[in-house]
Amino acid sequence: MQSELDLKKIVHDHGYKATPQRLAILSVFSKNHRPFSAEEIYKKLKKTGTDLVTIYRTLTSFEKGGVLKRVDLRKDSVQFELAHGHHHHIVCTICGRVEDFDDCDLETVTKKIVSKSAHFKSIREHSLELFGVCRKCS
Amino acid sequence: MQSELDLKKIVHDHGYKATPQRLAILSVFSKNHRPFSAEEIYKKLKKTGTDLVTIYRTLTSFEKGGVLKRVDLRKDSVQFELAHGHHHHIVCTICGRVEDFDDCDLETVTKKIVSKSAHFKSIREHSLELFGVCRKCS
DNA sequence: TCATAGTTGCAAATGAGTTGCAATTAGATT
DNA sequence: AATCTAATTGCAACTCATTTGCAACTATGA
Repeated sequence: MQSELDLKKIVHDHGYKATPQRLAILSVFSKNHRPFSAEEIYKKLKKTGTDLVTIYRTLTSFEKGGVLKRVDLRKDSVQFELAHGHHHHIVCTICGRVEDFDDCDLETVTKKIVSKSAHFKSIREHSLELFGVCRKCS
Repeated sequence: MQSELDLKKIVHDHGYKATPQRLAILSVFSKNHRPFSAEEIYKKLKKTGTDLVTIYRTLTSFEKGGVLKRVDLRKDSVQFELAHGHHHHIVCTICGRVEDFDDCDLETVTKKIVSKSAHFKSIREHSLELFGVCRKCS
């Protein structure tokens, strides 16, 4: 659980002004360690009156600044989550449940790939998502 | 290079009627083994007069039927490619160049993940894309 | 050849995400 | 603490990928 001061520091450290809207948006992510779409955040922040446009703009600039990262979980809309801490997801293709995992062991694979590649000599990022059916749904 | 008959067979084998539009769409994929968006196919098939809506509908139903699969390469629109033959992509984050690779060695990782998972006991699919900068762009 | 379910094309709708702009405000400066 | 200014917000209007309704068409099986 992050205090409000921590969030303010994060925002400042990335060179943004710490507006109540941004702190509210960031608090959603820090309270729930899972991906959120703009619309989901909008609903969670209804009471604060934060505009959907502000949420879109904040998500985009936080992504550029490295605070958040974009995740593709084959949902209809784009999702974001806190950027710190490398991890991946297992998604239930029926109910949409999302579980995390950390060790993707991709260094070896990546090295092998790069050594064989004609055009790439290094990899900066990767995306890896697993899809299955969870116990409840199977 | 696939003959038209082959394409017709593929379409039939999946339970679809072999319309000229579907054969044309499929031929784009079989002639170029790389991902295409609906719009790209539309442009390639301008001369045939195939409607964009038909392309969207065909892509969607071919995906459901397992002829094509959806790929997320962080482009603005969704892309598809032939489903047969398991492989992944390396994408240049500057020019968008795409290169394939086959051996992802994910079985070991997947097994480990599943053995640790609280909610999942098996994985049906996975998505893995690598992102870097190609020689030309670096 | 005929019947018909599956398919197509057009037009209109949807919906996520973006943009222009005037009003507001966080935070630096005095 | 009052002031200044560039960053930020909210509203309305827009864009653009994708979807849907529907009447006309056609691939295929009988």
